[in-house]
Amino acid sequence: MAAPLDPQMFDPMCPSSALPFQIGDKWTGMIVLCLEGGPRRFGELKVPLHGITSKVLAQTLRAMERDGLVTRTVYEENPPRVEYELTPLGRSLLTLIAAARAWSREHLPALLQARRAHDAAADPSR
Amino acid sequence: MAAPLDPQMFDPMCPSSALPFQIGDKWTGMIVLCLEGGPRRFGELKVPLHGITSKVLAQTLRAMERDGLVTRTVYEENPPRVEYELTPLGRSLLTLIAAARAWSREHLPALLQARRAHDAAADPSR
DNA sequence: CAGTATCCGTGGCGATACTG
DNA sequence: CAGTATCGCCACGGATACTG
Repeated sequence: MAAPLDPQMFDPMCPSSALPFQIGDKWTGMIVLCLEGGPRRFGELKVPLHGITSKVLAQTLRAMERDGLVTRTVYEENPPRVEYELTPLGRSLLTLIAAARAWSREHLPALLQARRAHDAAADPSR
Repeated sequence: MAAPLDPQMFDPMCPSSALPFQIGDKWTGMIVLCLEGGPRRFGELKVPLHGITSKVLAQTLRAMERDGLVTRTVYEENPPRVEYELTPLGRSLLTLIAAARAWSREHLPALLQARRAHDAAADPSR
């Protein structure tokens, strides 16, 4: 589980923002996926979550900790090291996320096509 | 499918707002459930969606129509009658919603308890 | 009955700067 | 490295009033 996270694990071209559902806050679902393979450090999480700011990542992790989805472990070293790990409860979300991804694979293209068709009918100029 | 919708089908005491996931916008998931049993009229939908305003309901239904989740049928009568019905695509969300509800039944109590415990540890006074 | 029009409060999220 | 502190935008959605 020491393999580094793939910086491209969340393809910027993936229209996931069009999904008709969301896990927790904007980043929660992606964080859960990042932690699937084992504990990860704060800075390690920032890599695939391209563009997330420290503030928002910390904020999201605090909320997840509060809800018992992750544990936060501080190692008294220098420089400091902090690791986040999924709890069994957080891990239980993985099945739900898998279901959501399965739905997307199967139905999201149809949704996007319906949207384009609708928009084209409303404004044929573009 | 002519049976009226149960005004209490969404229990105000149900902590569904604490769910770590959401289907579409705030009301989308509930609307899908309301339409599960067949077509419903605009005013009919407002009953179980206690407190939703006409504006927001119309807005949400427009977005769902755009994404191909529901169809909108106007009957040229007086007074006007408009019916909304799930498309096969919209109906495909039902399995996902069922999965979300199953997760909630099984894990939401643990999440809420973790939250209470965390809050109590942070501020023992309350 | 089935909406539309207008106004507006709140919160989620990002940008930037700073720190033990 | 792993955050916190501030500032601010703006989209979501609620309140109210009006209409074919």
